[in-house]
Amino acid sequence: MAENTTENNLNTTRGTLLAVDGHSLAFRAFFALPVDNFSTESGQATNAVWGFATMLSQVIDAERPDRLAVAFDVKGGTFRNRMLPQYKGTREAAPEELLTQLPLIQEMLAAMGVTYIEKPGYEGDDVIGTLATMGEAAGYHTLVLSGDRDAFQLVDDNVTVLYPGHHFKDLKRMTPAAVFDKYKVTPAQYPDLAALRGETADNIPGVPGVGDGFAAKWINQYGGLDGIIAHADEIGGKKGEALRANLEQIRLNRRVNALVRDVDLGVTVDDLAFGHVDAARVDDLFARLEFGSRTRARILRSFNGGELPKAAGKTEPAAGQENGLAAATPQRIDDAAALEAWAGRWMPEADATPSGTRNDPDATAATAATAPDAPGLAIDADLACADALARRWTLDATGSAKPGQARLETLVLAANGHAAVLRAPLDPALAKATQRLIDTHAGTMTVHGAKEHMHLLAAAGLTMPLPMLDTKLAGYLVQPDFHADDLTHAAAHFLDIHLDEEPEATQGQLDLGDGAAGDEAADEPDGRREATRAAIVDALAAAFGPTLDERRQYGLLKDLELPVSRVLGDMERQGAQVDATRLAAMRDGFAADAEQAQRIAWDAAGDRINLQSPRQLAKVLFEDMGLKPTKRTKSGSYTTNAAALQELYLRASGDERAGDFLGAVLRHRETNKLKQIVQTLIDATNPADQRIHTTFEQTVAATGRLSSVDPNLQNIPNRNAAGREIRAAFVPGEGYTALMSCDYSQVELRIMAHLSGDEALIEAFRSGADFHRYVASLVYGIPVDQISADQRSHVKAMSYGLAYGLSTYGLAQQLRIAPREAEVLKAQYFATFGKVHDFLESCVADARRKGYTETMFGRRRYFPGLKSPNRATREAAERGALNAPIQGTAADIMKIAMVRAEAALRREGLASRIILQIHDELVVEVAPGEEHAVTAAITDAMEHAVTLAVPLDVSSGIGADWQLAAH
DNA sequence: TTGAAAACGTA
DNA sequence: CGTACGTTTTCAAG
Repeated sequence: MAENTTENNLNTTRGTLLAVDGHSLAFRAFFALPVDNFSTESGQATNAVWGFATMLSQVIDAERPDRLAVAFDVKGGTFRNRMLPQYKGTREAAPEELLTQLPLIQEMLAAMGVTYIEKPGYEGDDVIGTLATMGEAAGYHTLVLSGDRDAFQLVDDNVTVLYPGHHFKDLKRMTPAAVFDKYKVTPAQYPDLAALRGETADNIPGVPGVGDGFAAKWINQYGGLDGIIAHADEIGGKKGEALRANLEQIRLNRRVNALVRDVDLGVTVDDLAFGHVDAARVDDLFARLEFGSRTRARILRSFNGGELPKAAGKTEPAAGQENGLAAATPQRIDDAAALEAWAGRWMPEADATPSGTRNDPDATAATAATAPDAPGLAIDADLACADALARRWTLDATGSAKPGQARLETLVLAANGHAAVLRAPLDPALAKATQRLIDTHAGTMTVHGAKEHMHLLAAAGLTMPLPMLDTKLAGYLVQPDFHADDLTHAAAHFLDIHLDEEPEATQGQLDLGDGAAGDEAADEPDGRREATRAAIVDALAAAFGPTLDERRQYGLLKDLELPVSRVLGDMERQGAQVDATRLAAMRDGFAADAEQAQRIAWDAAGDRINLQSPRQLAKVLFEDMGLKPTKRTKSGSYTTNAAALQELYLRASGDERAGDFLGAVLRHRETNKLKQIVQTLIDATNPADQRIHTTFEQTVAATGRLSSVDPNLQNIPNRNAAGREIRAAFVPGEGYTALMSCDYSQVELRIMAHLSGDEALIEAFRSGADFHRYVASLVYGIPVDQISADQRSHVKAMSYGLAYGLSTYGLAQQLRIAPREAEVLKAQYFATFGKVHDFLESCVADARRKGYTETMFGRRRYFPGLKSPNRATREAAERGALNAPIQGTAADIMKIAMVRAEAALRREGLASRIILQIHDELVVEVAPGEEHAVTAAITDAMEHAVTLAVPLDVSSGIGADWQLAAH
């Protein structure tokens, strides 16, 4: 799918030339990195060199240019100084610490085999302009990496400027559209605009009081600088006066900022190949600069194109509008009448046709296991979206979608190439009309992130019906391990459309409008940005719809993921009530414990080290105290994790000082962690309602599970008593009397029993006995009542390890038994449950053949790593492929249960509500008098979410807080 | 300033 | 040398 959209750019297939403005890049690097942190023993500053190399290598990695040249300014001035004596007066005063690094940068480039060009009498910019001209003539697409805005005049269909934003990492792609977007003039007109405005960085004065806005207005009014000068008398006001007073300066500015594009460089573009690194020279230079080995490896790899083969036929994608994205025509809508007029003209007809139609009525096998008697939910694999897709329209909102504090900024309805752009706040009549329009057309609505839109719309008093297609969820089903951060990323990845970041709004968001969007949207009242967003959603829908139909996954989207997203949205909006007083008390208690442990540790160590620093800890343990290390971390240092510290503690029984220290560190680790968790919860509590509104991520976990962020409420301690106390701070809110917790027991094992068809394992579950004891008796061939605690726990660990691809080594490690013993256990286990073994093997084999795994409900996960020549990579993929169908099916089942559970609560008119999901557990806030009905409803929804060869066992508990609801 | 690593909480 | 996550903290980058 990615390839399809690049066909429009056949004019750029020759290759890519990267032309770099060396001085401007060095400047950026110098000011971005603290010089104190980057200097050699002898005091030579290296921050600019390091930053330059890093930036350039990042751009090379991202763009894979075929040709590369770096242009530098030359001392001694240019024709510009003769015209304008003060020219670059400020820049000449560059700090000494930067100037001394320029020769080093050039030396590095030479060693890297990169051509750099200096031309006496000209600036680097002129060289760049010339390179762009030459590149164009030779059929290259040219990328100009420069922090100098004068370069914008070079931009055209074949020249893109990469302009560093506030953080040097995020480069803006300045295409013709992007330049126009930002300045409202064409790239060719940019020098006119700059002449009027001036350039403080180059010490060039413009017309006082005239900025980009006025300059653009005049240029568009009079066609350009010549026109403005000719009509200078017609411009009134103070600004007109200022203009007339500075005409000479402006003319001069314009002559100075025009880049020379025909310098004789003495090279051709074809000469600018690179990739022949002189490793010895690089090593020598890096040694002098005291760069580390990691830097060296990273930089060398980028420049030495040989190691990373170029993608064949890679073309430079142009931005946005030039690349097959037909942006909608925006129209600002301010009242209900205007909206209705717009809708009458552009919206597709609403009709009662459901958003999915039966595609394949003859298909038999596809409707994956569903509960036959389950009201409300069946996942229909025959459901197709092709028909509805043809009549689709897009809803897109921006603002902050954070649950509990959502805020709507803009609302766009787009169809047939036209976009109605609404800005919050909406007056009541407009809100009502909008709601009606959305509701009547929900069956053909496409949206990116229905759940986020629920929050955004709710902030304006609107409700969000479920759409026909959610492109965020669709992208997740299509490729669950790709995580698009926002709409721009999704467009880049799935459509190969590279939009420019929103200029200036660095922290933020051209994304869904969630997060901390600035007020930039208001700067662009024309709605172009909004229309572009809608066009992306539309293009994504056009791409995903057919893919889902082909894969028969539309039912999974429509019948499962979309309903789940509504349930999750409700849960997020409700939030979970916490007892702030209790949390504060816990925090103080844990803090006191941690402090005491720290004191003891410091006394024993004789040094006030930072106990939270593994490095400092390792130094004390393995150097000062001379203890023998246990294991290493994956980067080679000695681990100081809890398991290692325990081991050391056991060994150090004779050494009192080490024993005290280790004990104290362990206690500090535990209590400090708990303190941190509690503090995070305190910080996340919404002061308005004393509730914590987490966000459930529905498109992050590659297996199909949910995750929880900001804060994560799926990792509240539960394993030991001290941590579990934290759950006592989760309480029912006003108008509710209890919390109920319901969880599946051994779902994943039950799924394995079902999917493998292993009679012995199925019987183990049907018998209703103590499962692990029962399994142990089979494995060891001993009567159930003679199974020891050890035997039971060993078998239990084995059972749980199965679904993870546990090795005998790992099993031995965990059970603290000999590897040989673990091997015997594993052999015995598989002898008893042969079909389980076969099933696990078949998961991997199927995945190797098809390229992906599948859950019971058709959720896929792709595993390209199965074909890797690298053993570690391959084996990791194998474990993933073994686990994904099991973990994924469990996730599917819980999602079905959630939808059924909420439907049941509503059907029975209960006020109780689901507030949390922790993978196999649901937490419900229970209204007075509903204890019994809620327990029955939720338990039933979970137990009968799906019919398997084994029963689904659900246990529940209810109490005055989450801890007391344990069972 | 950024990103990786280490640690540790959950299922 | 067991899967799937998220958060906090430190520290290197030199």
